[in-house]
Formats: sequence, structure tokens, C-alpha cells
Amino acid sequence: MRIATFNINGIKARLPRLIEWLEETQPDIACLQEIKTSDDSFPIKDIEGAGYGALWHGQKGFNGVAILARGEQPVEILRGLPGEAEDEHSRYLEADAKGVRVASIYLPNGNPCPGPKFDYKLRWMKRLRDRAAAIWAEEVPTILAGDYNVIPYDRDVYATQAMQDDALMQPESRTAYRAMLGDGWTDALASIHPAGGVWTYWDYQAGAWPRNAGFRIDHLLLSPVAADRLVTAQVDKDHRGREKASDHAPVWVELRD
DNA sequence: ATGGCTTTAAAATAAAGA
Repeated sequence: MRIATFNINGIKARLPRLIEWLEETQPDIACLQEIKTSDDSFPIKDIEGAGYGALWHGQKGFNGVAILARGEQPVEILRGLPGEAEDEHSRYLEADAKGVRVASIYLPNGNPCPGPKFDYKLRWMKRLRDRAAAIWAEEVPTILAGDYNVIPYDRDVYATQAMQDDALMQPESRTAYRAMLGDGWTDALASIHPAGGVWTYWDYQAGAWPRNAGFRIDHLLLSPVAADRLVTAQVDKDHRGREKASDHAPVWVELRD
């Protein structure tokens, strides 16, 4: 079973690329981030036409997450991350599909830092860790997939100096991410590629793609039961090089049935 | 680089991203 995460940077602008990717790679579950559309304009007909059922949690203009399941309607578990009533950003959606629990996560960027946006990022990471612990207690095979906006280690960025002052690799961001690993969650891509040098994002600017100046910020965290089933984890890198591509590439895990 | 592109919303610029 293949479970993928893909920050598509606008589902309207990316729709032909998204459908193409679904048809080519046929993930069983796809978690999308930055759909950047309100709920009423989500292109559900096109998604269904590609053979997928879907849940979505949209927002006008930015943010927005979705969960797609091939030939199946995902069952919604939670919409929005608990712990901060005044948080109106659409960044979290959780569902059951294909016998597993899955969350689609769009973690706040946090720039500029320091500042209120960075504070919000750290609070959000605490809330995510709390929610992850609650799911853990349910003992269901779980995949927490999405754009975490965290570069976990120096080996996950093309040049540490370029991102030194960025929210994505501040010690506080890394500590919060690693705390979840310490809780027992497995970073699937890192476990398959321990040497690093695997990117999931390349900036549109400054020729980042042609010179392969990227970093790794899209992650799939597996609960122990899911990690026991891990076969491989990869990046659909070639999709980043296509016409009108997202600045992220899809990332996926293969789990034993 | 004081964001060098890109998307969205919306009508020319501005916000947001990472």
C-alpha cells in the first residue's frame, strides 16, 4: 500500500499535474497541502474522475489540506488541530482509510523569526505532538504526513548556511520535531535514506531546481505498527521538473499489506 | 538581497510562502 504526501501549492493551478500524478503513481492514500481554495470550490469532480474519494479542509487564498483515498471514501476523524480555539488556519485533517489512520499536516512556516509567526509555529508543534500522543494511545497503524516546514538535520539541506536564520531549521523547530521522534514516531524517508541528501522542496527562485539546491521538509511519521510494515520511502522527484510544477515534490511510503 | 518566483484574490497591487 502506497501512502503519499504532496504540497501542491494551489489545487486550481496544479489540477492537471495532480491528476497526472494520481494516474501515474496511483497512491492508495494521498495527503495534500496548500490546496489554497475554499471548501465550495474544491475540484471534487476531477478527483472523483481520477478514481478517488476525498475529504478536504479548505481556506480562501492560502493553507488548506485534503485526504484522498483510491476507490474509497475516507472517514473523517478530526478537522483542525485541537488546543487553540482562536486558530482559524486550515492546516490539519485526520481520517481513517484503507485500514490505517492518516493525518494531512500543513505546519506553519514560522518566518520571520523571531516573531509572532514563529511563536505560532512552536505552539502548533506542541499541539501536534499532543494530538499524536492521543492517536498513539488508540494503537491504530498511523501515518502523520505532510509539509512540516522543518529541516530535521543538517544533512537535509543543500547548504546549512543558506537557511541558518530561517524558521525551518531553528534549534527550537528541530527540537520540537525530534521530540516526536523521541516519542517513538519513525521518520520514514530518513529511515530509508539515513545518509541524507534527499530533498522534497526546491525554491522557484534563483535556479534552485536546476542546481539541485533543495531541502527536506515533507515528512511521513509512522507509528510502530506502521513502521513495522515499511518497505520503502521515496520522492517523486521528476514531478518537480515538469511544466507548472509545485515547488514541492510528492513523497511516499510503501507499507506491507 | 531589502525574496531574485509563484499562487491567490481581485482588479493594481498585496499577502504569503520557505
